[in-house]
Amino acid sequence: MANQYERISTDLRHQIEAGELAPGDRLPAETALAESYGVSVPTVRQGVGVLQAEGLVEKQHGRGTFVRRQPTRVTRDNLRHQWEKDRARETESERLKTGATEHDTGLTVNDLVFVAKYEQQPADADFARVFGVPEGTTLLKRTYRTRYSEERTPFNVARSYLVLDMVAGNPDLLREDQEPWPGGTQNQLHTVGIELDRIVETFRARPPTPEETEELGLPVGVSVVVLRKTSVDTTDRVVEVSDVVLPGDRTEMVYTTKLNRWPA
Amino acid sequence: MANQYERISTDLRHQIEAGELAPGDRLPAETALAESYGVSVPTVRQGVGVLQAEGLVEKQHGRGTFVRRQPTRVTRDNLRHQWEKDRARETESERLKTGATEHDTGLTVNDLVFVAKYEQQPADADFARVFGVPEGTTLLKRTYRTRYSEERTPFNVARSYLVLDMVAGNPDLLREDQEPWPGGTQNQLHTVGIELDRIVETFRARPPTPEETEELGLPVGVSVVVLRKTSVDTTDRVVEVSDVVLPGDRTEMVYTTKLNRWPA
DNA sequence: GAGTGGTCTAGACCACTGT
DNA sequence: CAGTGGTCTAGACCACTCC
Repeated sequence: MANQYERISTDLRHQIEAGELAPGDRLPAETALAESYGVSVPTVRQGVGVLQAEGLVEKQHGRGTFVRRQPTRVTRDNLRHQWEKDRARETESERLKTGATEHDTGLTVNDLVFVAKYEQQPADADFARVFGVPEGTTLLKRTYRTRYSEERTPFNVARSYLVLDMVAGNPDLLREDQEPWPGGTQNQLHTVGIELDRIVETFRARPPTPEETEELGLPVGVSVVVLRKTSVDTTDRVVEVSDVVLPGDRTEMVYTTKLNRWPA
Repeated sequence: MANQYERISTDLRHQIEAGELAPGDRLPAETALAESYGVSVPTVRQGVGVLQAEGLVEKQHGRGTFVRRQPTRVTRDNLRHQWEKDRARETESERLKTGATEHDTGLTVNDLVFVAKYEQQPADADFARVFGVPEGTTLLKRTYRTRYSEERTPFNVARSYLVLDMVAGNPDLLREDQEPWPGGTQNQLHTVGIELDRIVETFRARPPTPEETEELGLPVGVSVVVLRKTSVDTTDRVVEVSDVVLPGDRTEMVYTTKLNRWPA
């Protein structure tokens, strides 16, 4: 270990992994660390910065540097798509009997504090291609900002797009004060006669933009998972596109692929 | 914008987004930037560090700081699981006719340079639980290090685990010089009479450990996607567990969920 | 050898937190 | 108020790349 700052980061990392520094504990002040390691304060800061990028510690201005607790993680799985579809045709009272309804986040409504915003916008080239409609077709854009009710930091930002003409048959779908819609998107689509055939989810992880860091209250070093969910109906028409930004360290995805049997 | 370093990072970010600094371009030297912005070199370094964490630039020691090109991205989708299953019972010559075979990475064999290592190890508590076998049961551990043949940096590290007794019926499966096995894991399992019912994939994004940064040659700021693939056979028995570490910025995942039709 | 980024020093002053 | 981390300076020397 030639570098001073690596010596410091590996030493502190070992202390954290060994439990000598437990989650929630405060690290010694940077001046104290500088003295005990015999280096300057900027060098200590560089070493601690490595741990911060690894998500092991979190700095709080004026308070100190703390060992991070594992954030509450939320599981998002694809079996809920079928679950939601099975319930989409039931009445509201029936749904309440069988369990909480869901949203695009995969969370139950009771856990959520969220704000919906409805807008209309013309389809750009990208959306026109995805939906298979002419450019400029009016889209209904619904933006959901979601918080996990027991925590301060927002959980995600989701932007859902529908072709306005497709859903205009039910005026309730155009009113944001109807949110949270009890039954999810598939139930909403059922009210205008749309049945889904499949859902395609595409996603990747990347570093957050400055706006996303701000919006999601992300700690330094964690990536966001950006997910585009495309819903296709039984006539092979794309009926909904939903872009979701999730904090990478708090989201666990589970996808089950059921395979056909071999012929006997 | 109170801070000098934010002034620098936002200014350079705008130049990159506007295309004034194109991918592959070298930024001015840190001393030159310090002079033109009227700040000290460490302050410039702090500002450029922000862009580095965002994945916009890459520093190369002794060469300069460059605007990053979008890395070649590899798509991993779940439809290939059915595709692989359909071919698992065909002969090798039939498979060669219908197209290249695949591996756990979702890449075709021809694109890959990879190294396999076979080991045997007793199941720890975690694996014993997942496989539903007694602790200490001998597992076959296969480690694959994969490079995308046209690039320097390794693409992923995959560790696949099988219960040794389950696959010992075909001695070829225990020999690492048989790799790359032309037909994938499902074909290997077919040779010992195993048919898969479903595949469950669980994953999340997190900052890389120092070892992973080293092993995958990751640029600063990008997360890894860690994926656990569990294969379940037609008797509801877990037959393979595969842990894959992927660079978050180079991997795109696509999952299609097919939904059952509503009864008429 | 010239030019680049990487490490490090020894301070200064500011901004935020808690008492 | 004292203590903490955040920003910034003006250098020094080293390690790497390329000519």
